[in-house]
Amino acid sequence: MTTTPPPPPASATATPVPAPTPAEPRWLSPDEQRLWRTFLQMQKELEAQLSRQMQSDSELSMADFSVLVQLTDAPAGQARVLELARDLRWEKSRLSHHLTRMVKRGLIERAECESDGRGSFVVITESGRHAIEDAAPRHVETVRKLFFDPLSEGQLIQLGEVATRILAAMQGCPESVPDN
Amino acid sequence: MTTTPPPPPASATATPVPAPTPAEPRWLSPDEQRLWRTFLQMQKELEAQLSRQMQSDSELSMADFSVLVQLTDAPAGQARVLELARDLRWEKSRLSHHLTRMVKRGLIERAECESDGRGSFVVITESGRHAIEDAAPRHVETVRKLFFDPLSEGQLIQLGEVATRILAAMQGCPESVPDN
DNA sequence: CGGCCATGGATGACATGTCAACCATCGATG
DNA sequence: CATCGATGGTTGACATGTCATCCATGGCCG
Repeated sequence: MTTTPPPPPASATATPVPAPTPAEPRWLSPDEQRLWRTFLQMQKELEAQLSRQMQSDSELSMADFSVLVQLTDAPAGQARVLELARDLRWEKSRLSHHLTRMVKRGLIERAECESDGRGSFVVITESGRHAIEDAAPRHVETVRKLFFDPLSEGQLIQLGEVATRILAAMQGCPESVPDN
Repeated sequence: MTTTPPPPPASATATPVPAPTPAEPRWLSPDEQRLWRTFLQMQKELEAQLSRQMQSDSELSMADFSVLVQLTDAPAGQARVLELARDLRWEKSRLSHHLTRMVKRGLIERAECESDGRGSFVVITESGRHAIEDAAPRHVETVRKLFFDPLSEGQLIQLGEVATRILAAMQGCPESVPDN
């Protein structure tokens, strides 16, 4: 469960007058609860499966993968750190830590930026290229099997609309995007 | 990006004959990519917003919250550890670690199980009850604002169907549920 | 030039998860 | 009763994220 009234509002000696709290919360109906729980489970499961597959087939985490994708997309296989952070919508510190680990594993290297003494570039290595080129095909295959194949054309379209609306609802929420 | 062909299959000196690899991977079309990326972003964003809200409004993580919900749902506010693990679909070790932290914060307590010398119960404390009763209303409100409100009745129904299908597609995949 | 704040980035401390042992008890079996 | 495998649970090492802080350089302004 995730959104039930804990117990009935704690032996809530029912104050009929709307309390100082924004009135009685709009609890979820049983149907809504089922839907919400299913949705959450789907999210978790999907993420888990994708990571597991990527990790066991290619020794990469989804995080590694998405960094490498950004780099292969970028000219010369290199990019500025903050540029990566923006594209990935990661916090800069998370990225920095992650890059450190990826360097240790030989997937990328850091390079100085001459035009700006503070900054640094991240460059994909040969080994990194190998890794992602090996991982990508199986990853798409998994994405198809678990996401695209089970859904009809219409459902996919609707789902796009749904995702867009939810994203829109979150715009302007506190840091809908990390500061950096 | 997440599923582009890295670069064009690495100067793939196009072997016309299906290679030992399961033929040419079924790369995503640009439309499919957009959809997939939007979907992923929505997932991440939604999770992030929910956690942030819960954490800043109530000093609880989503994980804490879901443990507490299980406990308030259970008779006498207590449950066996593995029972929790099953319901939450968490690995037992993750749960164990998490419980330890929650005990430290006074949200729950452990209790021995007389009927089975190995096992132990987890019991919600008064403080834990307070915490969740305080958190729940604002959490539902957020879930409504970000998820239910922006979607039409029809979209919700479709989304339920979609989630169900995707879940079905994952059944039988390697450990679609942790062992324990 | 000298001071100052904004930027780009790294770091350390800490919360959270995963994986692989480990350990005690249970229950069946000889 | 002694043994042995399965069960329930904890632990430690390690990967990953978050937050706050620090630090050097860059740009600006007097």
